[in-house]
Amino acid sequence: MSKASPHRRVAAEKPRLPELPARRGAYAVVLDAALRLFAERGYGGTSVRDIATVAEVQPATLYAHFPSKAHVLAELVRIGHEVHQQRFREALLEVQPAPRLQLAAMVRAHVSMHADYPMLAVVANAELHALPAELAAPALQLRRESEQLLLEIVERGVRLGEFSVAQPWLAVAAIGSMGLRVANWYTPDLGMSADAVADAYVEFAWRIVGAKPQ
Amino acid sequence: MSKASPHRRVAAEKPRLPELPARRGAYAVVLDAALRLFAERGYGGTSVRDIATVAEVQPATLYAHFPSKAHVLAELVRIGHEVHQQRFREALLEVQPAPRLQLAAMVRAHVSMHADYPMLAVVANAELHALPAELAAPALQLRRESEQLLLEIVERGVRLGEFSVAQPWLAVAAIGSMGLRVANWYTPDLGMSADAVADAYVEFAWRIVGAKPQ
DNA sequence: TCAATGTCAACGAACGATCGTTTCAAATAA
DNA sequence: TTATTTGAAACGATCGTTCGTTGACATTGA
Repeated sequence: MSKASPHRRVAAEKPRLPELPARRGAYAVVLDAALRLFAERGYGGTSVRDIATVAEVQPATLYAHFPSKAHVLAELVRIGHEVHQQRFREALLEVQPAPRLQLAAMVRAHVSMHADYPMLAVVANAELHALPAELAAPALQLRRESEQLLLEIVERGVRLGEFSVAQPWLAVAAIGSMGLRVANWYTPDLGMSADAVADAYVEFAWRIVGAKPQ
Repeated sequence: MSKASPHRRVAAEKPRLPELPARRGAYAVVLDAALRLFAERGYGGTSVRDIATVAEVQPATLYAHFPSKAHVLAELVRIGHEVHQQRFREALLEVQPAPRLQLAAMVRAHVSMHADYPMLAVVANAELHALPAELAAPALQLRRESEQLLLEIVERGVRLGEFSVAQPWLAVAAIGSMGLRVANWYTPDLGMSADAVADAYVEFAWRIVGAKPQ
């Protein structure tokens, strides 16, 4: 399949990857091309030849750097989850132990990651199911840990009387969901900074968990 | 590609379609099989032979009822959006003109549709991009109308002093997003009714828009 | 200094398998 | 009968992947 879809799955135009070791040569251009194509057409809708064409490389060259097409996706999924986890870690390390501030830091990290790396986020989220189990396992593990962490923050907030929400796990699901989707529509062209979107979503998250005014 | 992914994109196990005219014979079993497979593996990850195998039919039989594989997806997308629009219409017809109640009715319709027809919702949302433009256009139109309707309700609520939210369109995006994702995790096995989930999400929506206590 | 050698990423071509789709005859329903 | 639906087989195209080779370049020995 080689045709582009006219209704885009990601608003962002350019693939964006964080700085990497080995960000030179065919490895890098293949990863960039795969990121753009997987985000726009999905894993199953993208052929190795499509990737090679966009990367301006021969199909065989891809196999000099990756064992298979699935491993290209696995690498993108790994990078995406690593960036996400890194932002979570930094957010937690720098924040005061008040649930209200912890929740804000996590939501800000979550949302701004999806706005800063929309294609990476879309691929890591929407194409995870295309990976064989053993390649998907690490990402699924990170995902569970992040969700658990957020749940513990909300539950602690309820226990301390700072939050008021009937089913904390449902609130966590809702907060996570609204952040995920940012990757699909955010682009700097909207005239809104990623930080501004994050600010708005922090306020939404506070409201969802019924955070008392500081 | 014929292998099943172990990490599911939809928690629900069985495909579910609303009552249809012509819900008999090969047309129906093909549509059911395609719904299940597109939801689990995506459009690009599903072959016509996969569909025919699950439907216990020959590949050629599919072409006696659909002009192409894309038209099978288009029909599922059409049905999904029709169900969604129908619930929206009913919700609006039966509700009092108070913004608070209008928002509740819309969110309830949105969420319960995604819980009642999770596979249909996932396919209509996640695989829309795989359709050629002319087949996707009607769905995109309905989508824009629904979003616009929700935005008008929130803006009216703000104008009447019943809601308090800085950027109504961001609130609408957040509310829509959290509802969408319900299709990915909801299953009756959770021991929670679709109505109960809808109730919780109505409360979240009220909080997001800063609805004054009735 | 300069040819000979070793290394390795990239290449063009091709593999068998599977893709979406078509043909057409047999079976079935009216 | 006639009209419709199904089945087995096959079409050319494209799939993911592999093959054997090329060419650029660093290292070597004289």
